[in-house]
Amino acid sequence: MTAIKSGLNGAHKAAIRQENEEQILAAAELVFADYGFKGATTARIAEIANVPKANVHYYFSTKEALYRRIMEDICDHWLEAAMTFENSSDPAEILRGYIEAKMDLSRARPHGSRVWAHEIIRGAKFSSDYISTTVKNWLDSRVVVINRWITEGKMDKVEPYSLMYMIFATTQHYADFARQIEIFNNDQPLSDTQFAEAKENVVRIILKGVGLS
Amino acid sequence: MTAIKSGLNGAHKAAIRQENEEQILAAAELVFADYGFKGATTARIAEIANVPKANVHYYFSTKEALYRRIMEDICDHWLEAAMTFENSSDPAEILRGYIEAKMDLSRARPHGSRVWAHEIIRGAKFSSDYISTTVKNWLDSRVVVINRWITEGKMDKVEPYSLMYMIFATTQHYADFARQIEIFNNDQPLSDTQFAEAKENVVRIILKGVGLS
DNA sequence: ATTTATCTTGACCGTTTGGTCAGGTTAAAA
DNA sequence: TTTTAACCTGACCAAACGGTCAAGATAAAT
Repeated sequence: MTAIKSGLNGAHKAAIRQENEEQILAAAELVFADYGFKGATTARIAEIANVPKANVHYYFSTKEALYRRIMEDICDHWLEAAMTFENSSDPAEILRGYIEAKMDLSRARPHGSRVWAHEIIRGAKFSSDYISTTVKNWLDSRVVVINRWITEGKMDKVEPYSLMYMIFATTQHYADFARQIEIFNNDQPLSDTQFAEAKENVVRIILKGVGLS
Repeated sequence: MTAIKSGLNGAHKAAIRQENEEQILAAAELVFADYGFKGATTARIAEIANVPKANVHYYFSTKEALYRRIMEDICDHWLEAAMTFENSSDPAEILRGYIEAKMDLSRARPHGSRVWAHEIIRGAKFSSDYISTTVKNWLDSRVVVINRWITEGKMDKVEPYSLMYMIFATTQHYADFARQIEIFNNDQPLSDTQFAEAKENVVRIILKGVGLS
């Protein structure tokens, strides 16, 4: 029956485990995105994952363990987008690629962005170590790159951190504040066309704003 | 004793009421900013306000009533900043004034911005009516103004909503993600000088980005 | 066929939650 | 001085919370 339900056939036990973990993780991401760590409940996660609450605790010992796992997954995806900052020589091309990658991530995985937003708004209690090491190192090295572009006269003299914060804020806004945007858009989620237009506008305004077009 | 504690003398009862309400409201704003509506607890609010929990319920019947009151106060301040969009003829001057007002609001009242962020991230359950009427009307009328500027050739042809979202996102980022910025800034909150520089950078990039400088 | 390891879950536990209330204190009005 | 209306709060309650557990079901290994 489980094989039928899950559509799997071979090593049942392993498949069941994977399926249940995935279902619980997906539900947890959604619930943490809505309510943050403290406001989320394991009962609600179990309900959405369609498993008994005790089963959630069978696969993930505690609510905190589940939350940390979700944060890890989010950081993995974050690093993907971060990579688009590498391996190119044209500043405009690099910045455009990075902004587009972050916009696409907000579109494809909005829940992850919202979990991250909750985490930071509350004071980064679980992730301050990760931010002050991995993320800060990544950011600081990009700041060096931007400063080099400025020195080389390739772009305007702007404070690199301010620029990066603007990119973070604007791209993540399309995930975190999607509901507000939807209301402004006559209670309709942005269509693919509208989103593509928004993405192009964001890229154009920022590139021109720093003298890269 | 209450008169001594509050430093008031005349109509004690009224003064006591005002003092306690203010203390509870300030505590509630902070706790809602940290945890959102669901994650916040009345016990924690009482603790920070330095009153017994029962006293919180004496002044504000329910947690929801207290939350709605906080949201109202935030919207009032929001409208203040919104007003800077009026009464001027120079687009650059208007946009600069609005961005600076929003940046200053993020600096002066970061908790309010964070409460608002929680509210929207969760899906605007309490405020969708307010957004779809008051806020949307305000936004749509500014969009008309921006489109007129474009028609008159005063600025680049940009999608006005994308521009406004960029301003919302970037300015509020300095309140909502203050903790992340602090970590990037070597665990130091932005100094007044740093914040002023950030504000000027935001203004400069956006104005130039839309062809207003 | 039997054992073993994993998966499943209703029932339960101690704690925390939002909210209530009776009985008290205080200050203004009569 | 007495009365009255507002303020104060420890103690309490039912519900919801994160987490546990024993007992059963299932599937792989022997």
